[in-house]
Amino acid sequence: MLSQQNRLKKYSAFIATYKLKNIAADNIMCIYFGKEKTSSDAAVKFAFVVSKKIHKRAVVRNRIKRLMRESIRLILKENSIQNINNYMSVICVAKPSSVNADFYQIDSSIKRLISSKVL
RNA sequence: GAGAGUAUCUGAACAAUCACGUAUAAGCAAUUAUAUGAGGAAAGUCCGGACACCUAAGGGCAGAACGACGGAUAACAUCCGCCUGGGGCGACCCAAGGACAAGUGCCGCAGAAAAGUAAACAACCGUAUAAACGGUUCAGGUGCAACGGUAGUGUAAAAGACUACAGGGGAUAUCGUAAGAUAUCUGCCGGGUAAACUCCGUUCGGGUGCAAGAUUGAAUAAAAGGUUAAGGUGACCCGCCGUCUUUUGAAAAUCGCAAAGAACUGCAAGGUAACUUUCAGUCAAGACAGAUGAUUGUUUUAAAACAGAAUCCGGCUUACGGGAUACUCUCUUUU
RNA sequence: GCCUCUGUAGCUCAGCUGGAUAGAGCGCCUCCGUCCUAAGGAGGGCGUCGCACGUUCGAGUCGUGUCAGGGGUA
Repeated sequence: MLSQQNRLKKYSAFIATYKLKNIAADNIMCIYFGKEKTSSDAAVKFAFVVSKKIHKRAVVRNRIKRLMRESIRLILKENSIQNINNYMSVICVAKPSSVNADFYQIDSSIKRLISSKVL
């Protein structure tokens, strides 16, 4: 789990991020990027969405969410990708093929999508 | 040794690094330290409650649920014991298991006839060719089912008309708290269906469900309508409430709610058992974009099954890996 | 979390209340028709009535359980 300051909580923030339609996607997931940061002080806020349509069982959905969270956590800790600090909010939405993916697939997918994103 | 039956248990452990929820302590604070953090089904939401609110919540009647008998329980459609019926060689398992002899409905096709003490056609017997009349429905045939069954007596031919055997119903006696069991007597023999309407008995019978609801925000708040019959409650009726009714009242926070109860664990006593009681001990997840994770190593043969708490309890049902334990049954072999 | 509804042919539905032939429209296939196609005409159904168990002589229909899908409620 991410620390409190890195979580996206407000319903209005979700709506705002979705409306921008600033998307990067592959066959495992789909990432929505929010507005550009005006000041560099505030932390980036993340959210993770796994729909009930992807899998029926809650255990599988929780597993995907936790793997995505862990990947983001490691990125923030190592500060490996500078690109990520440009945005106010990031939402990761899983796709149905992510059911069979392991941690390394999800991790590489997230790293590729974020680092290749150009403003 | 093999194959079965019943009941119960288990549902990986340890270490390292990084991270999250909650509580406590320290600190102005950032934060740090310590403790602790999913299940046997947390699931389905199928029953039963606790609890909360709705001005008022009373009576009747619809209605709903249950259905052998006795008990357990806060309650239940649950559980225990037992009876009856059915299945299995057996251990054992299964059962919505009241009433069709109160009334009504339904029973296709076939068949004389599907419930009406019933023969139109048909068949058998007699008067003795036939016709007609009288007796009968035994046999034959239909159908899931034919107004009781099998064998005999009897008769022109037949019929519980009579006898024996087994079955059902009823009565009496004994045993059992009871369902019921056993014995004797009795020609009484009335088709099936109530998971058809219905009747009988028992229980419930105002509704909504924690997104219930309370407080802060938030203030003798604002606007509209109504004026003694509109409105509210309610499936419906009676009744009741009644000067008020309706609408708006944001985001957010605290409580409800995580601490303590129909709680869990253990011993003892009572009881066939479910369960109850006394005593001792324990406090053990709790959010609101929603915690319990990731990687690596070691161990066991392998870490793999079903599956993720959302107000809380008691059940039921369904899903499920590899094992372990106890008792019991049948068959085979050896002594 | 709570409350509800629906599963029948490839698709959309009826039949279910009230038990005894599984049907309608569209689509599909074959033939006729036409130089060819379309329209039109004739014929054709292959469905475990979501699944399982029960009640009944007999179940798409009645009862119970279960699975899947949809809708409502802040």
